[in-house]
Amino acid sequence: MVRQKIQIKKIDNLTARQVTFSKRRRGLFKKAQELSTLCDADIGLIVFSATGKLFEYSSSSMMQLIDKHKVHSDRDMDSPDQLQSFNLQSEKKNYGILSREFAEKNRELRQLNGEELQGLGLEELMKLEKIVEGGISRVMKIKGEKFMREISSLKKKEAQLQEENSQLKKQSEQARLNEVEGHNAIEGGHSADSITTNHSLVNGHLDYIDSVTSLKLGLPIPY
Amino acid sequence: MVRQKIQIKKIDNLTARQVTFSKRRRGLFKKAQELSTLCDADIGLIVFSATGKLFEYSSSSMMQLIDKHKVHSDRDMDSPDQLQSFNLQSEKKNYGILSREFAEKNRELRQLNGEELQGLGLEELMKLEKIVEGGISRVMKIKGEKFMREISSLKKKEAQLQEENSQLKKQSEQARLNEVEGHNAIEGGHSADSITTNHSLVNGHLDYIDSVTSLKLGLPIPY
DNA sequence: AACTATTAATAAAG
DNA sequence: TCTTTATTAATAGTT
Repeated sequence: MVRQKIQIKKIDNLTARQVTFSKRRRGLFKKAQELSTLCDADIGLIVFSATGKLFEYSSSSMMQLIDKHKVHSDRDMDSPDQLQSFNLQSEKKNYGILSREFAEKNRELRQLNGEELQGLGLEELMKLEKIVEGGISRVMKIKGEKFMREISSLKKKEAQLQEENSQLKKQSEQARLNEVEGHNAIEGGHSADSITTNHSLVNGHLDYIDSVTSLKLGLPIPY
Repeated sequence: MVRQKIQIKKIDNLTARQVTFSKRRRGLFKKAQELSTLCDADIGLIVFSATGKLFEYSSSSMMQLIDKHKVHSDRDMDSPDQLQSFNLQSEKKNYGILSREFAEKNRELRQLNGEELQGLGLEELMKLEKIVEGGISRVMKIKGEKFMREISSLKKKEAQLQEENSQLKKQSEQARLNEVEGHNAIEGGHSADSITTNHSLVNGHLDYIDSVTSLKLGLPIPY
């Protein structure tokens, strides 16, 4: 990965291999430690050199880690043993129950630590907050109320705007209708000599309104 | 190690931590595999995520590797395991391990809930307080973010409605003006005898619009 | 999940 | 094994 890119295959030269082993081993251990720290992971790393020398790293205790690993890998490795396994069955059942309880507690604990909260709704967060906050609740409650007030005020405003909006639409419609009505009404009480000319005028006007209506009002603004 | 150098300490943001975990885990496994290939080493890598999920890599067989590891580390502790009750033993051991983990988590949980604090020293109480404070702040932050998102979404909706609204108002105005224009234009190319009557008609129409406008639209909604 | 600017790792050499 | 250096690889932040 440097002066010259290398192939990932066994290094022929013994010295070069030893040097690389030493360098990369250090690098690997460092990366393992970083991952463990950065992401709160429990990591165990066992390295046997070609000569059989053991190098190991573990973020906690290698023994615990190996036990934990065994527990996990034993889960699916189901052995339908015959007679002797009555106790084993019950042990496994116990284990299953405890395992579920454990997972649940772990989740609770992490949530109390403020993690894994993304999936929760507002309701659940509020409840959780109550549990955690204890005596400090008043300040937060007031803050929450402020938020709620703002939200409800915004919602009210929204409703008002929507109302106004529909009023405007209705009124536009009204205006158009009234104009037709108006023209007809006045024409009705008018001198006959202007009827034909007025009629053509009215039609022209309506055509104009209609085009505007369809162009500008006909398109509902999406929300 | 990139866009910005990071500190090797637990990543606060859960999402970022999960992403980093996934990326670095892949990197670590790749490096382990490379070292194994390049230098003919026998490598086992066990990674438990913070949520308890197991990831593992081993260049040969994890079981063999762990056994080999045990041989190396068990220099002192001699275990003459009996064949017969191996599975049961191991199950009981598993149960015991999990049981201890469970008890520990449960205690943590209760302590975070403010229980079982009597036995703790000043130091431990301070530490616990810090943890709880951190948890509260994270819960609050996420709650706040949810609120803010809701508020900004409402504000956006409001802006849209207001835009639509002003469009409607403008258009009302337009319609009125166009009507006057329209009349005049056609009147201009018209016979003179109909001018006065048409004028009164236009005025009547405008009066109607104006009254509606001031009554229903003229009142600004306060906010 | 893909991109990319930047840092980290490291092959080769001394 | 350490140091240096040139280069590739890994990845943090962003989209």
